[in-house]
Amino acid sequence: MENQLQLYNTLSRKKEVFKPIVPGRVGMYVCGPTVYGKAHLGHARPAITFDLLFRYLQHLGYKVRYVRNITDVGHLANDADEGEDKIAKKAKLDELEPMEVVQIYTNDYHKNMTLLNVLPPSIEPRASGHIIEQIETVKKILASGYAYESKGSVYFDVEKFAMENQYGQLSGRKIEDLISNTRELDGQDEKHSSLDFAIWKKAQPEHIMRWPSPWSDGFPGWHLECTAMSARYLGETFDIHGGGMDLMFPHHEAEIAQSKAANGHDSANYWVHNNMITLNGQKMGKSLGNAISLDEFFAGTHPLLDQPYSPMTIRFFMLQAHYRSTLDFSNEALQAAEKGLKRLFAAVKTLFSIEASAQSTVTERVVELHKNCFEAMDDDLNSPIAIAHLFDGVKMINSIKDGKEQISKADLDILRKLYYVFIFEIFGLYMEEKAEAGNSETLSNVVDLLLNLRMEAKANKDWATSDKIRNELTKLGFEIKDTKDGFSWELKK
RNA sequence: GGUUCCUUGGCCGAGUGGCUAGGCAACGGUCUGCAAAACCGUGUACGGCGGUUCGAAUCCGCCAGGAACCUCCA
Repeated sequence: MENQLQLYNTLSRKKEVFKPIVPGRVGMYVCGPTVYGKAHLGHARPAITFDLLFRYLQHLGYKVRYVRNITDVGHLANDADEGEDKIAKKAKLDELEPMEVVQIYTNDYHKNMTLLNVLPPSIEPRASGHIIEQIETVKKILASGYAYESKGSVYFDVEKFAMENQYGQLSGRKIEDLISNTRELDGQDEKHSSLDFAIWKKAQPEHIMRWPSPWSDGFPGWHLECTAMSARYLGETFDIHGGGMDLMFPHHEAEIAQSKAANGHDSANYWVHNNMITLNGQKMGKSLGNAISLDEFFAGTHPLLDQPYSPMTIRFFMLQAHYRSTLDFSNEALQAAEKGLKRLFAAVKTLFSIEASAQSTVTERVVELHKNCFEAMDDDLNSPIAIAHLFDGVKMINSIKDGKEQISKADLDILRKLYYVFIFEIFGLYMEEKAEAGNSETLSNVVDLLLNLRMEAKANKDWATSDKIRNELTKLGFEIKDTKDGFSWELKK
């Protein structure tokens, strides 16, 4: 299959033409959420970024197996802590079973991803469901000599690995710098070096999540699940590995080293990383306490939000920035996205209602537009550029509607297909229907009644009454529009 | 402290050497009884100081400010 798609590969730090291992097929693994809290805006970034890539690859004709995991075990709160992991901690606080916590937040994540129109991955494996695979991976790493057992835990020997292999390529780190820069942490006597990381961790007596293993009752190290599960579902070497930039080091670096140690060769060919969402210039993260949950965005309940923002506003907001740039949250920016999207959708509706002419005055522009949109996407998924081109097209569409330009049937078909494919299939946007006047037919009838009275007042040129009805309704949150043969209205709040 | 990266018009956000993205806001116009909405039109910005070049937002250096990672994080 021929394509011109270029992706920025963090490994090489440049854009590379994408070539899959097996022609026509793509294996993609993306680090999913750790389900110990509500899904927030930060979670939406990689989900939407890789949803865009998933959709675009499929559009190019690839059969894609997209694996995105759920981390429900093993992430230590601190690599050298008392052995209690985040999920267990939360479970005790809430007096819930750990798996109950996992289920609650997994459901929350799924619900929000569905609202954002993020397609479900092909496989969504859970770490807790792949303990056996992880134990087998630990065994393979021990056999290769790059890990050692210490007091029931198993650690990856980073320095030994680095002597014989490349380590730190992804994050641009040098082993010497790492050695000289690591902080001294408590409780590292089990490890030979502070750089070493656990691939199996012995559970303390109070630790709830634990599994038997040849070394101890415990749980897998926090980087291991991705190595084990990607190999299981995509093979030991696969095409694309994605995730947030904050995972580059140490998570992905550890994955690369583990996979090489376990399997003898590199895991992923293309490492793709999305950048962060920032709030007042600072990363939005649960641990920083500045994360706004997606529920809060949709309901507008967070103190920092001026209004609710719909899932499509948020999706469009993210698509208007390149995935490798930080994207700063602000009410102003979100509102700009909301209005822009509304305008784009209005043009799509127009596009499907305009009539074709015998002549076309826009043939060249249609051809250009088509080319430009795909070139933008091929250039490392440059969705903001593609959107800019689509907005250029909006002007053209409106000019056709106004009769300033003409379009032939053939051109119209191309244009309709282009917008349909880009907006709905590749960008994954959908038109959100406003809930009709709070779902009340009665209220709807009352508003119609008032506006019909206003029509009568207008017919009598009783502007005072006419304006009073309109102004009062506007105050109540209705947007009144006069049309050629009457009126239309919608509830804005 | 180390590593990496960023600084674009009122706001957001593309753009890697010449061809002045786009959105929102603002302003002007069309439409309207007046509005609203919609549509059309207008904006020569690139942190500071040097350097390279015929030519730099774009390359190099220095300075200033900011961020991410180095600990769990999307």
